[in-house]
Amino acid sequence: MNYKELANLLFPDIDKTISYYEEKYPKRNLKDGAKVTRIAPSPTGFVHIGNLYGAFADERLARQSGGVFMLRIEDTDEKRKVEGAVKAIIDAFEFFGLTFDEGVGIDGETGDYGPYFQSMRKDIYQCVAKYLVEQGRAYPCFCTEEELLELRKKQESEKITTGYYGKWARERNLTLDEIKERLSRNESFVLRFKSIGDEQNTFEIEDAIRGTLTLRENYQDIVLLKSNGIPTYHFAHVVDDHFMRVTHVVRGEEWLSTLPAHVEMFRAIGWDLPVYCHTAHLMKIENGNKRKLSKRKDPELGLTYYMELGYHPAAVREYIMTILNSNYEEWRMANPDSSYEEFEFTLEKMSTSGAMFDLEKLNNVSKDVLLKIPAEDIYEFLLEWSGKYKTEITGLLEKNKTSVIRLLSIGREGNKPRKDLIYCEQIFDFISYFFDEYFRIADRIPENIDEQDAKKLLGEYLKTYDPKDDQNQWFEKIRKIAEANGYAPRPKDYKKNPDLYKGHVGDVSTTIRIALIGRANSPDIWEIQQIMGEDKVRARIENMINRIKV
RNA sequence: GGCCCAUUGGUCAAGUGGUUAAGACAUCGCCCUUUCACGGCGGUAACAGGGGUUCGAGUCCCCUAUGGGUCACCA
Repeated sequence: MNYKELANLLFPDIDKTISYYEEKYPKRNLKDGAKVTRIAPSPTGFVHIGNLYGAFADERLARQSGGVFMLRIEDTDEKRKVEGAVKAIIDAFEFFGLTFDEGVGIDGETGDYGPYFQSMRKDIYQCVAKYLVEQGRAYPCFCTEEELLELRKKQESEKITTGYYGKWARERNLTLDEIKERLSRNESFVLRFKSIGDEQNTFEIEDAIRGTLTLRENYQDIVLLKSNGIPTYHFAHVVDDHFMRVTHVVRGEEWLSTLPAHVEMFRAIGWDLPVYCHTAHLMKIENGNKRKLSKRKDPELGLTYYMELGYHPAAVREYIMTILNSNYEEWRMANPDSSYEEFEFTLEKMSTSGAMFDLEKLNNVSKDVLLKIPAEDIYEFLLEWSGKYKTEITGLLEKNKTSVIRLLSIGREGNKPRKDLIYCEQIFDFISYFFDEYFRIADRIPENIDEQDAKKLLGEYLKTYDPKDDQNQWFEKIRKIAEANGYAPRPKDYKKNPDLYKGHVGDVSTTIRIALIGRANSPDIWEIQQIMGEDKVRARIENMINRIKV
């Protein structure tokens, strides 16, 4: 077989050689140890928390080492393309603080290693494909889908490994004349890799996360170019990551099974391998079983889910860092005020087994993160969020800016600050009592207090209420009212002698709290009252008195 | 089913042949306290199972089990 002739026959228009591209995309001039990473989503527009997890690893690796972090769009599959997806992807990553040094951007591409859309790189792939044909390592395969299906059935019935390989790879042996004839009939074909691997052999490869992997050699004649001339993921990965001079390929563990094929391709072309970093999947629990996060089955795990609930990007980022590197939490405790960028991220500290995504933990992390954000900023974030996802409250928030900020600030100072705020939806619920439109009596008055007493206590409270009282004066008045009505002025007194009292001052203050905010639990009511102002306070107490029909 | 990867409390996990097997979240109890939080103290709770190797195994090897991934002209 004259491979050279075959190559020219198959790719008559490809006149560039690999060395042309080697020169066009030279080794990057970066300092020693600089890592070049990329994320390479397909343009479905859907980004989920697992993508973010991987992207953070890429970003940290690159930025920490003075390298390059880029965005490449893997749009080799027409069926997966969604309108506006690229912008959605970029926006989502940017929301969580991820920006790119190179590659696809909102206003076009940046960088010298493009194009960064795979669909625009056809010539580059075909050039490498042509080279492989010349070397006798790739060949056209005219098999139809039906023929392939038939082959599979036969292999299944014989209980042998399915696929196109070895003696089953019939069209490996096509003569040049046969190929010419088929081409002249305009038969469509794919370009297959001619594997020289042996299923029985194993080889070792270092994975930066998992250590030494023992894998079987590839022996399948995988498809390099589809019949439309566009490469499969496998071939595109090899070509792009080489010419874009990517040093570290961070990707999910689903690629482990095709790694042998990628390795064989790199070797066949004569290129060095990148450092592979196969991350574990994030899992979820379903019916008691762990399961890979799936974008089809778990739309709630899309990034938009968190954006809609109003999780602060810094909180999501902080949580992801804790599952990304096992020593991050420890570092955080030692460096509570440092930026996550000061943490030294390492691949060795990444988990090799799939972590369950833990919403409880996210919430916990979020509380701590929000505590460090000034109330004014949280207000702005809340406003921005409502503008997108809860427009009906935007007006309220704007009208009551000062009050809202004060409400968000209650008890956040000092060395034992409250951690009430988690995410916007929850935050609004937390302060919603303030707005008459959302205020409602949700809890019952304490069981130690009957309705008649409640009415009386509230009446007396209203009489003595003076917004000018400081917190101590205010509470002393409540103590007096409590005592005068048979309630212990201190909870301890009641505990000691429960028979002497109907209840204690806490029961009285809870009654006032319910009248004011409708709930039995809340931050300090004196502070809330100062924010509400005298009129609103009096109105709510009076309303409660009137509600009680005794 | 073949192949590959994984397996320490409910969850995230430290651990690289000798530890009373860390820590965090959750949970429970107590303390603080006008409620709830916050905070403090304490508790319950784990090396999937079985064989080896070794003076000694969570750590190394083998088998089994379980979970996951993958077996496309999808990525």
